[in-house]
Amino acid sequence: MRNKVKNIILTALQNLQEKEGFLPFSDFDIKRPENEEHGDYSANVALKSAKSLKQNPRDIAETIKKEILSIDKEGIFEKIEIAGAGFLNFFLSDSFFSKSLNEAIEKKDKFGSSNIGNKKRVLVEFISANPTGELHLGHGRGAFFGDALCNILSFLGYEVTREFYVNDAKASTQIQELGKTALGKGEAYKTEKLQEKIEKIKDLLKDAKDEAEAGSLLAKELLEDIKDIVENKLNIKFDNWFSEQKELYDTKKVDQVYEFLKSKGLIYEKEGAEWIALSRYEDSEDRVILRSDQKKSPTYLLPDIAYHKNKIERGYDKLINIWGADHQGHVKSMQAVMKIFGFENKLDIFITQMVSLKEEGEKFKLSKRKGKIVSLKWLVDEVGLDPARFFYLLKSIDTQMEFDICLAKEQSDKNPVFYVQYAHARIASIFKKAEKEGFSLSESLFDISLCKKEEERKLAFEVLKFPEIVEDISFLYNVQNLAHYTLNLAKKFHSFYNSCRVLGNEDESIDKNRLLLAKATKQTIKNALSLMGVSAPEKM
RNA sequence: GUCCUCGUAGCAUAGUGGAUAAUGCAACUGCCUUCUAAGCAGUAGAUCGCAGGUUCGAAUCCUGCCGAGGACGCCA
Repeated sequence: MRNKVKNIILTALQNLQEKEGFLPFSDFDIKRPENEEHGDYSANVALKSAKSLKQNPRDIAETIKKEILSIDKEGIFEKIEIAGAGFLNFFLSDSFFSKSLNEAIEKKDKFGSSNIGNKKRVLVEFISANPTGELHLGHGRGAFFGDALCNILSFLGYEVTREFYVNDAKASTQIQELGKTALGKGEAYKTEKLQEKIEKIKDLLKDAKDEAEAGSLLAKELLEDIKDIVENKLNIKFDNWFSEQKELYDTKKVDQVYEFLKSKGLIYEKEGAEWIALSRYEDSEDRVILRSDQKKSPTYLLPDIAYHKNKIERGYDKLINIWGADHQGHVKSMQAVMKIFGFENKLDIFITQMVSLKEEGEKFKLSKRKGKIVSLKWLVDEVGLDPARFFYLLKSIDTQMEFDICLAKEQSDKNPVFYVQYAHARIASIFKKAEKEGFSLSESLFDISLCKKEEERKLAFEVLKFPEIVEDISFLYNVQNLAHYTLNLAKKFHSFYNSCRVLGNEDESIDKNRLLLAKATKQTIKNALSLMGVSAPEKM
């Protein structure tokens, strides 16, 4: 709906340019004003163009308004007003409105989807927790954000691959440290749970020829747990579990990328180690890629470079990495690496901020290496998957969220997800009744002019906002807007429900019209929740 | 010390430079013999951390300060 409005404005601007050499801004916003007196949509194109055109914005708006009305053959607009400093306020016609809602009903579970992604291939790397422990509350941010983002991008016609990078390289310090712990020679990553795992595979460990192999065995065991939780508890299905050891070391890709960088003259020796000159590519400093130890073992960076080179070689149009806050220092380095390969602007990196814990008024920091750890599994078991997902998805990933363990249970009872799900269940119940009474909606069409109550129109308009929300997220990555949208939609529905009787009106055409509106609402809630990985129950 | 993110009502959070700052929880007042009260209607509650600047217009952009968290390893 918004795109139609935008297109007609753009056409009008183009006409004006051809006719009168009028050159307004084509970069403007179309918004839904909060105040309904300001129309269904408003555009600030005249305000934006005022400066370059050196004209009064209201005069510009007047010119644009005339042109739009003259080309509006479809009758999209009821009227266009000029208000304030020079806003163009658009009021949609009933026929356009009704037509849009009928299209929405027609599309069913495809309502909101589109092909703007044009089958572009996107690789999204997320969670990528180290196989040295459990998933904790902090991982939940990247997990749910990443999963919902992938769903949305697929919905819009992108070809999305979900990938989990497994840092299981035997050459890495963390696997060797893990191995030491496994063989009783160290304390790293030691927890009760790890101790159980070591006990479980003690026969295998006996045959391990060194720490690296012991670590690798234990990591494999831990990864199985992580996989199980991700797939079965969090309900996230990855396309690839990309093993650093198998895909990068065993295939010699790490060696190859080292040779490649060396041939480019980017590697030099200093203090017994080998460095890569990333500062030439706008990183803040050069980084070590081979340590000064006897084996000249690689740091995390070298395989990571090989990994990103591999991603590029797999032919993706866009790469998205979702990392925890502790990786923020790594962002510049990775972007520098992309420049070396000539793929700048193809990689977007999102940093999820920390989750802090509030318990009896005190704050605990969540860190992988120290302090109190609360596992994600615990949370999901405690509050349920739907409330957990909704709770995380309501918040933008770059605010540090505070989590109150004591309120975890309470959070689950008061979780806004139920407000949304309840709306869906209520509609389902109306349809059960309608079915009993023998209503048939086949060949019925929604007609907004039959909506005499304000609540009906507001609900219909909110439903039609859904495709706009989803489309915006694919550009702005503000996934939290989807959760907030479902709340708004549910609010409009509950309000409608209380003021408008759906069944049993004197005039049966009102019943049918309201049933159609309810049907569109139900489908929209279901589609939106499904993108978030949240269920839409038929009854509660 | 340098760099990154954040600071919005009692709490948790929305808010693509636009019009009267929004939602949930908590508080207060009403509303169930009719489709689910896990709901609705209403009231109260915000110097958008502080101070400057840019702009026709700033919660939003810039600078400085204060506060919170994170990163500054040859850990990943």
